[in-house]
Amino acid sequence: MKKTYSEENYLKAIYHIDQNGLKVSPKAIAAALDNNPASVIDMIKKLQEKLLISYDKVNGAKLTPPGKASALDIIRKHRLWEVFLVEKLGYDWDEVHDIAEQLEHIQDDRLAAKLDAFLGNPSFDPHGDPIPAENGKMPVYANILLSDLEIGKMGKVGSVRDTSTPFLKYLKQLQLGLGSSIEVLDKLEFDQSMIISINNGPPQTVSSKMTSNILLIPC
Amino acid sequence: MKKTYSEENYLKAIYHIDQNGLKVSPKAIAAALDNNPASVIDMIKKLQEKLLISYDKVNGAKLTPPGKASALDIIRKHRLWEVFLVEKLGYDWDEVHDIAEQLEHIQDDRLAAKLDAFLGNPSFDPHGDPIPAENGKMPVYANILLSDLEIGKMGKVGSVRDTSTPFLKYLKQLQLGLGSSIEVLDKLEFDQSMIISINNGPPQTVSSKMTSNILLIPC
DNA sequence: TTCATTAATTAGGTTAATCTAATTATATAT
DNA sequence: ATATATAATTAGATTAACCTAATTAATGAA
Repeated sequence: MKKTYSEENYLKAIYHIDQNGLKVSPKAIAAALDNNPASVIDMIKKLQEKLLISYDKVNGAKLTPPGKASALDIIRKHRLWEVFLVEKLGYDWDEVHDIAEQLEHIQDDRLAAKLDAFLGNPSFDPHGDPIPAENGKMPVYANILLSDLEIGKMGKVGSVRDTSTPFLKYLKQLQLGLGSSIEVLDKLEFDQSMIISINNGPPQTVSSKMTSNILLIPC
Repeated sequence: MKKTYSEENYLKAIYHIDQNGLKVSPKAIAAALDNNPASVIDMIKKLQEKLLISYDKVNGAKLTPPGKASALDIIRKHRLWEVFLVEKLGYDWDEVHDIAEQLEHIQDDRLAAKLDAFLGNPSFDPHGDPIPAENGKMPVYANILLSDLEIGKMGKVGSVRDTSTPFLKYLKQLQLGLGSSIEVLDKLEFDQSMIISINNGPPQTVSSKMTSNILLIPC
């Protein structure tokens, strides 16, 4: 069953909110899509009728198996296109999100498979996020939130949770990219901010908002 | 000024109809976009207000300079994406039209230039159609309609005017592609059909509809 | 527990792009 | 020139996706 551009964005948003362990409420969806909760209710009804989600006020929205398959398919396409934009066209990793948001909606039965093969079947996108396989299986790897890393420990940046342009620009300014090493020098209890060293550079203070969006491969 | 998906399709259709030397009437646009003349009138008003076209009943629609620039930009992106799909992803030339129809609307200031460079600055798409340069200039080359070729003369297929899937499937069935040689064995006056030999193969009869959609480089 | 706040939902409207049916204008054929 | 056919246009609806404002439900703090 073919889906509209907008339906696909809702499925993706629902998937992401759920992955973050949050309740998928109309308010949360509206925040993710930068629109109005009243609009979200309309779409919830539509997606329910199409059997792509279930919904009740208490539990929020849940993707049905076909709904989840659709969401993963869109995420797969999004991340494959990001690899294309960075690896083949030479964009920086902080420039590709908005373009991939558009490209992910291109409809063709064979496109994702052909793109995947052309790119050499990558497992992770330029932000380190796993690319679902055709069957929806996610490549996994051990990682830990920077905010959970103890004082004195080190890790290598494996992926970032927030892939918005402002956040990635901030990371660029910190000279921090995938594979950069981070050492936790100190944690400030009162606001959960951290003092870290990037690639053995000088100490820098970063907010808890930042540290809760960086995933590390511990070492 | 940003344009909607639909506005872009109208500009493109108007450009193509004009290129074929036809009057760009509401009826002609509706036929090209497979919609209703009443809908076309609405959009004509909108495009006029945005100064992308001029229109009067007698002369039909004409693209203004900014309208033409937009149309060429969309056609440029369409044809670049077609090259990508065939050259890089391994699609056949008769499979890429519908995908390129979607890809041509992806918005990013630098995308066309980067794609162009990645593809090696191609001058023609897989159907032999010229790819406009960034400044709108078209690469040109001498060619002649198969329907205008005299009996006994030969030519090589340089491009096709109709790039619809049914037509391209028909060409594939005839084993006819870009670069194929065609010899005109006979013309039937009563319905303008032709008997031709493709790549020195057996004589085949083709309709005037077919011959008026094949462009040849004469030899 | 009760009041205040926040979230969810309903009701009704808007916009873009489409449609059908009716009308007006133009072109064509006899 | 007049009837007929075709094209252009208007009028009024429809659909998807959104909105604001009002209402109802749930949560949480005193």
